[in-house]
Amino acid sequence: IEEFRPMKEGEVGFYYCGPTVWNYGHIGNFRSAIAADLVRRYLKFKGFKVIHVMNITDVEDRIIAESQKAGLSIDDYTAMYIDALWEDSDALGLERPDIVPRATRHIPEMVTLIERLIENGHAYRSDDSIYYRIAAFPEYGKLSKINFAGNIAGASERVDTDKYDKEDARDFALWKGPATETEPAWDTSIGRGRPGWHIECSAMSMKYLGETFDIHAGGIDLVFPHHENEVAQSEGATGKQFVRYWIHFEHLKVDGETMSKSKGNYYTFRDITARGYSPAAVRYFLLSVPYNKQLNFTFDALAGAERTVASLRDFRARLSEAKTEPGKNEKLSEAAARALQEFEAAMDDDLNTSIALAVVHNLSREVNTALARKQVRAEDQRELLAAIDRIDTVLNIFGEQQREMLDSEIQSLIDERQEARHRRDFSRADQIRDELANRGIVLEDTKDGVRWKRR
RNA sequence: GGCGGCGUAGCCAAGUGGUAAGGCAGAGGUCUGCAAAACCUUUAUUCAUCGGUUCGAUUCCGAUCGCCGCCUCCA
Repeated sequence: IEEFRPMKEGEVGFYYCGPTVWNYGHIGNFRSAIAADLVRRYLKFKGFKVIHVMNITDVEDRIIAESQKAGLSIDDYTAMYIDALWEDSDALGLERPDIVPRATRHIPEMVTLIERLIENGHAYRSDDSIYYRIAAFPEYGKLSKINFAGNIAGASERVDTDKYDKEDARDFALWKGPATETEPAWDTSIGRGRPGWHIECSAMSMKYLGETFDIHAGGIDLVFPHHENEVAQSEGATGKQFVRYWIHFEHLKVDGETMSKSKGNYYTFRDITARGYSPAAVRYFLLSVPYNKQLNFTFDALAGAERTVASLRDFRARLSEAKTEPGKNEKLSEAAARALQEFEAAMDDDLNTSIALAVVHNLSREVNTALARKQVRAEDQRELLAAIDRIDTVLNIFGEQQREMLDSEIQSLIDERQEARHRRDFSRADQIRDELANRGIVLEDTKDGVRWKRR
């Protein structure tokens, strides 16, 4: 990112390989989604206009299998998980992509691309299916740096070469002829069938961003074969460079191990929130390690993130609600400017969110101290809030400050407690505090009165 | 077998050829009717192990052990 120069001045085409909607998104999916959101937000922070495209893969083996099991059409089946995806994304504070193409809505584009590949010799037909001819693309392997000479010996035993009639074991399907009557299929000029996974992304990314575009992102596991194949397809068809910058997001581990259903450490985002953890804590946790490092998920760490987020939000609320005298304290406005500058330096260094968050914490501590000592003046308050909110356009961890109205019964209890405190009737005051705690309202006494929050 | 990543305090972890960010948890203190919150102080003579290069390595090189990923339509 630091040397990043877009093709068009000030404008960035950004494609993120989105989810396959066959189930609820798991925390690993959302780590990538948050990383993609971070890229997009930071580019905007830097003043670029970003066109963010995220595809949805809504036809694929698992979807076909699961939807048939459920007795639903693939459209009805995927609709449930697409709705869930947006709910989860919104809860995690992700900005919606500008364009969200679905594979099933772009069959003609894929067919056109496949026809181009057939015409120029990069693809061939075998039975009802169409395959990419890797032998016709000598640069194959350049993205994933896979050396096929040394590789094939060990891996070939796992490649089922007999199943399909392919020229080369590495060749992959662009178009799959229907295997069964019940399988979803489209009638097209290249025959009846459905698209391969890789061609979806090539066709949709080029449709919306052009034959060459700036940034293509996705999970680390997609480097090979998915992205390698996209390069082969797109460059094979156009003869032009496909993508200028690739960004790959590292995976998440759970308790030091790969997350998998069989290990019993597989968690969807919904599993986590069902256990009472807030989406904000999940977001904070997933941002706490840079995208290019593996991140180890534990419930201990998430509980820590929960407290951290709460304290940062309290901090911002305290700062914004503080009653300040007019004037300015040079040290604090310097702190605001320095924090912004350090934040930008950290993010420029390959989006190092660990350091970016440390910057936020350091600012928080410094300002908290000043607040406790009543050293914050009105102008500082304004500048500090502006700096925090500017940083938060990227991190989005402070949350909207919503001044929620309490219902009148709870409000009158709070008032009654204040009266009791004035009468020095502390047993009554504590009784009310416990009563409110039972209803999920935590009180915090301040010099000026009382503050409350949910939990 | 090929390619790649990682092993840093109780936990999550950043980082650098020149002497260890940040968060959570813990300890002591200030404040407070008590709390809560906040603030202050404190917590790794040490960065998996063993060698090597260097004036100096956690940081570079090699080996070993352990963990993880890709090479199979898994983010």
